[in-house]
Amino acid sequence: MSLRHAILGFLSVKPMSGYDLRKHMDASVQHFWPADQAQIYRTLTGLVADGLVEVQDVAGDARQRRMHIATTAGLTELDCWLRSIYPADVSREPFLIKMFFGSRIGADSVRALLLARKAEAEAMLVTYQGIAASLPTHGDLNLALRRATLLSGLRHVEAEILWIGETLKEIE
Amino acid sequence: MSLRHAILGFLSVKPMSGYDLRKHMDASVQHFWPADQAQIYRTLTGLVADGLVEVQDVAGDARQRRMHIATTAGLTELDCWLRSIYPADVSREPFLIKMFFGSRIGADSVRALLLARKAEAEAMLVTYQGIAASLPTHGDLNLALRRATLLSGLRHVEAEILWIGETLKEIE
DNA sequence: TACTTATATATGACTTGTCATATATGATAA
DNA sequence: TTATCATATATGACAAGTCATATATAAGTA
Repeated sequence: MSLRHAILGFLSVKPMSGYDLRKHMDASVQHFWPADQAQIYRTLTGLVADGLVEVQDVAGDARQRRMHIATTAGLTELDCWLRSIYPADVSREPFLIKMFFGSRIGADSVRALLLARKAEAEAMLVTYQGIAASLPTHGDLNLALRRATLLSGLRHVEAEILWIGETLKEIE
Repeated sequence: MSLRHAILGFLSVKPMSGYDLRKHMDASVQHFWPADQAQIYRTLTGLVADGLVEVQDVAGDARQRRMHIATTAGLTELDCWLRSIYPADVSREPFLIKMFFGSRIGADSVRALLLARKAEAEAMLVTYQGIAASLPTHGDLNLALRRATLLSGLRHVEAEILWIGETLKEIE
């Protein structure tokens, strides 16, 4: 249910259309919350139905933009969710299923899987490092936290690369 | 679609009922592929419909166990999938959404979220370390890979703890 | 005996997300 | 001018997973 809250978060900064939301999410939270266009529009409809968001059709603009504004109820809901503490939800890892049954295909095939994964992780690392380098290292809380979400991806990619190295050594 | 393949993997080891599958998955792959009972049974139905699995109702047994056996087609499909290389699919991280909009609730509330998460991660670390200690460190490929799936969880939990420490320092 | 727990399977209702596709306009380039 | 791309929203069909609940038997315990 967090797409609702992600959207409320973006709308808490400024009113946006569904299209804007998609652009913003792709540019900032895509690596931990990829958003599907259809899903964004349907979620907006739901938020409006629940009174957490209001719509204003932009008059004068020939394009049919529908600006969405978080209501007071929406902001309350957002803050309540932000403060809430839940156990981390497990994520499904098809790759680990492959490892778990990897002995069926033999060490060489497993190595190939691991090397492909390593290449991908290293590419991600470079990407993250590039973004991290372009980000100011000091600033307010908001900046620190946005930087932290990037660092999270970076640390996990590093861990993945480390683990792949270990695993390759183990199955040598 | 990997539950299909996870199930095929388990059935490649030995025939099982849906109930057995649930038990085995809970005991071994739960931390990277939690399996819902209803979903297991429905997936088994699908696998049977596609000729990848056969059912044998256990005669003589008063309980209505339905043993499922991977067919040759099922094993071929499994091995093909095991060898296939896909880009890693992103996982959604509600916690990072909270961090991203964390400035709304202030540094203290964010710290509380991070500390709760840290406690959880540390508990996971202990659990993983306990299991790792009980696992033989040397053995065949199969053993090495099963150990590797555990190590993966461990390394990522370590990375998470490291990142939380960094982030707490940043928002001090 | 009555109660509880483990074994064992199944379905309905629902949520979330995916993929393809449809529509229409404005801006820009060949 | 024509083609293409970006803007902008919407829906249908489907896949995957969740949650509650129903059913029935066997085994062990109070």
